[in-house]
Amino acid sequence: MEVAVSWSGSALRWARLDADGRVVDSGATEVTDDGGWVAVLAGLEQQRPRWVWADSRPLVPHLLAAGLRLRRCHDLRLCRAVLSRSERCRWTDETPWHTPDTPPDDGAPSLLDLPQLATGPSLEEVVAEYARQRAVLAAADQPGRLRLLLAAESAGALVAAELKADGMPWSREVHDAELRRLLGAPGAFGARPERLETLVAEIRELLHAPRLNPDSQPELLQALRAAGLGVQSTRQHELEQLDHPVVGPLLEFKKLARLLTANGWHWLDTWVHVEPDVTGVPRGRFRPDYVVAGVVTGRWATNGGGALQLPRQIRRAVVADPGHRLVVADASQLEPRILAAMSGDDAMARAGAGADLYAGLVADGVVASRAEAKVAMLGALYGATSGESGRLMPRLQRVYPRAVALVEQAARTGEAGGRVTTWLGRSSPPPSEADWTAVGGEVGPADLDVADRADARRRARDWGRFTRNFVVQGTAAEWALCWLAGLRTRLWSLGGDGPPARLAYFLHDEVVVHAPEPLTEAVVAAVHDAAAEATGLLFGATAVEFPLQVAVVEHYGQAK
DNA sequence: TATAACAGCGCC
DNA sequence: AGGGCGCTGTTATA
Repeated sequence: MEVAVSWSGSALRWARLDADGRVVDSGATEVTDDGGWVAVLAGLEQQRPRWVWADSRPLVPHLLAAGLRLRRCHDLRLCRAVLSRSERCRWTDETPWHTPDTPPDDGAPSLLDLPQLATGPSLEEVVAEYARQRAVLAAADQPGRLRLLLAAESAGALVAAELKADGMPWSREVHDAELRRLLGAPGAFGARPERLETLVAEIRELLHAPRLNPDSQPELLQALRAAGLGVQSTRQHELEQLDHPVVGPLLEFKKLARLLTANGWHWLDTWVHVEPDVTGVPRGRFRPDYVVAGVVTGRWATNGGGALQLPRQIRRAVVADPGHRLVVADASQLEPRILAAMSGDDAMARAGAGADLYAGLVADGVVASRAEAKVAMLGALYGATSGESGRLMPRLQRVYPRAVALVEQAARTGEAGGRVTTWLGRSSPPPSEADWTAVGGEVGPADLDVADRADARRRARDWGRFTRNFVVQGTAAEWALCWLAGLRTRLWSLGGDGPPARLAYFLHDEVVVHAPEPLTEAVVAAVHDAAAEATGLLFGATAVEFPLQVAVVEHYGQAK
């Protein structure tokens, strides 16, 4: 059963739909401070419906603030984005469906500061859009896969809101101590921290550049050249090649300067807030905004705080609450395994039997070492053409012909200006008009001069690398999303009277659950069960294994 | 003064 | 070396 919902200002309307998507009955309620409207939704939730609404983002945070979690939904905005771009179905409707991007509101919403829900599409429009999406689905190629993708995407919308509401446990004390250990005491008003000051003085001395600001790339490049070093850039990689006493302090400076600007005290003050928990005890929480399908491939993005780039240096500041543990789980070598399953490459599936697929490649005699195996595999996924990785490709192709053929085909499609589609049905965007008229398919129109034609070929190859990676990265994102959704459902039914286990973090192929200590064992089991379920949902009875690396820790720094 | 582009580097 | 990102400070441009 579905319940369609719409909102406008302080009015919230709902309608129950029958199996054909027709309205059975409907009602309305006022969005008021007393939470009565939440009780209405809670009452309907008893029937375990699939909620259908235009956009989860304006509504779900308010429900979470009121303590109401809903089991499942159909997020029309996310689902339309998939359907309207998928090559597995034919989306012809021209009806504009504008759900303006809602600006992320600062801080956790509460019932008290509930102003009005920004006006969305009317209930009639919601019902009509749902009907359109159902019709397109019914006529789609492989509708089961697309349905799964839409369900996973919608579950993701709920998870994203819950991740923000629950937050990531964060110790300001540990973070500050770590910053002081690495950077020294913070500088007063604009000055650099102790250790950075020392390093700047050393660098200036060694380069005979008393006024050098090493944060300035042009200044630094000039100073290095003036000191007789023939560098083209100030990149870490290039600096490492140099034989000069300034290299050591300079690399340390760059590393620490990066830590200071990206995740220093300013970051801590901006993104980690201390708030009382349900029992009134103050707890630090990091609450990034997750953006479902924020990346073209279907991966998530985040807004603010750089949540998907938490450097290892500071992960020890992610500390479980007293009486809790972090269950950290990541899918080992997810993308190569996804490729093996998609392509039905039995040899590669066998190589992946066991925890380490790269060791399997070595055992198959493809390469001599694990390091080479990794380079070869990533080269196949990313489209390396030269260097060590390019050299290893023929060997990979000989042993795993089907897997390599799949990515090669995706690359050729992209090079020719075509689009590719993931396992569940997310299609890559067409190349931009501007790029492609210049490329014109293969070598470019005859009226292009030699330089333009070379440029066109280069762009075609670039796009081929994108489509090559798209099918694998995108399908891996689908597996991860199904895993996440299944885990969410399992955590739901866990535990008894005590505090619940909550998802705390999601990073492409990794999840962190913040769990009360007595529940950790059950959470570990749930994580494994959900992974097995995801594999079955996508690939049925595949021979490819998707092992997890799971750690139960007190702080994130202890994982991996 | 505000914004865009670039270089560089963190994560997967 | 090769795919996908976000964020920062600096520099260039409007």
